[in-house]
Amino acid sequence: MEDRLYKNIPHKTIERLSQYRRALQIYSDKGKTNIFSHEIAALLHITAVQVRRDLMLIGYSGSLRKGYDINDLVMLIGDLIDSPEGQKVAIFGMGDLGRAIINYFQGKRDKLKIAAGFDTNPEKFSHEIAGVNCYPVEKAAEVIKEKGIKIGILTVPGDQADETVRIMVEAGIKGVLNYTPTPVEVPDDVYLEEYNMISSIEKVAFYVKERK
Amino acid sequence: MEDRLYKNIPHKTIERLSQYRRALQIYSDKGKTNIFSHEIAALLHITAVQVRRDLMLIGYSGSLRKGYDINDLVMLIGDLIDSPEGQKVAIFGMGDLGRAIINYFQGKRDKLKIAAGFDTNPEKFSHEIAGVNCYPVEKAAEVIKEKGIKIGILTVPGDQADETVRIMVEAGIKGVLNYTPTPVEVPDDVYLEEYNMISSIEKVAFYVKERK
DNA sequence: TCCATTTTGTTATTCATTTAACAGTGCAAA
DNA sequence: TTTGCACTGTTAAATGAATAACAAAATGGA
Repeated sequence: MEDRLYKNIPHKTIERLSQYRRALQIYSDKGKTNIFSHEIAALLHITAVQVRRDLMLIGYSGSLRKGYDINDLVMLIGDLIDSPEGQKVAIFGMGDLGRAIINYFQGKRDKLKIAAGFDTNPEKFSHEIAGVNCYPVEKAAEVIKEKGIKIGILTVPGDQADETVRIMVEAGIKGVLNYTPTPVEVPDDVYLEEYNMISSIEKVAFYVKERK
Repeated sequence: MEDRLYKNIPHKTIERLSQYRRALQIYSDKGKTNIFSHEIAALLHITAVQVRRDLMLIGYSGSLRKGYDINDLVMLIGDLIDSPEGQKVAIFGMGDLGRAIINYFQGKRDKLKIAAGFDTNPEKFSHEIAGVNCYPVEKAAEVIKEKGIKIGILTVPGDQADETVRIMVEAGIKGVLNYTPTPVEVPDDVYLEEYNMISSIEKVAFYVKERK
């Protein structure tokens, strides 16, 4: 009961909280200090009720006439989803996708940093992308332990997914985000999220086909 | 009632059907001709019951002792989610992410082809990636209409998302997959799917934090 | 021949998530 | 004042999705 109100928050709400932060950022950049539930909702294509319900679940109250205080809410979401001491991420596979993620992500979050990249191709080792150093995979265990990295993003070609994820797990990675088209296996104590770009494209194609 | 059994298939089932095809492919590559529901399930980290239920919904029956016929099932899933005459896709933004998608995707599906790329940077125009030509965005309307492209993937930098999606819609795109960190707006007759890589990373980070 | 095993197909139940309904509140304008 | 409006916060209902439960069937042995 003490500080674990958070355990009962639905997964979907967790996902949205991260997106609310973006919506807040956008309004903050416009010079706004307050925001209404329906403004957040419109940006993210969901309903205002859902926004209010989510915020209720995390125990935040807005003001009746001015809506939610952007700074307060950003801080509260941070308290909930960020780790206070920060977390480090490694990219496995410094190809196009790995670089894209680094460029999109790096510097966007205080508490979450991409701390290393790994590849098998020696040409990559010399380069540094947005401040991220690329090491040979053989050094993975060493670098990951030294830097205390717990999260790994898998962006190697599909046929190297299994072998690479084995290395990740062995090195002590506790959360894997797999962008490879190949499903992988991890032990029970490792959190796994798989995202398949091909399926997403097919899904869009399906609904376009069904509508016309 | 005639040929629209398909309308009542849950969205989540549609997403999974596309993934079943991958699982089937993997088993087919091993030389197998048949597959059990629990084999599909194990690969995709779901339950066998769910697989059977999904296949029931699309009206496919396996054999009691040998499971499902891989070829038949691939064909049936194709009948359901693919468009018989094929569909074309355009990539807006030929940066790292655009190239990554082309390399992962191109050639993997008979009925779905990436038919053009667009960018603002003239350096990109000369190149061709995995058979995909890159055109200047100014030519978008022309190229898209000429080739009959209906699906667009948005991979430009976040600050160009709004302007680019406007161009896409104007050119006649009916399905948008937005990989940009910026949420966009489309008219009602355009299907929109947004995927935010940053949120996915944060989600993994959150569950890693909560477990330890 | 019959029984145990393994797997499918389907209905019923439970669980999760979204949406609806509405009470409460503060401000502004009349 | 007081009335109307535009919000929030919360409970209740509806929808959607996953899981459980189990009947039915085919095979391979005993």
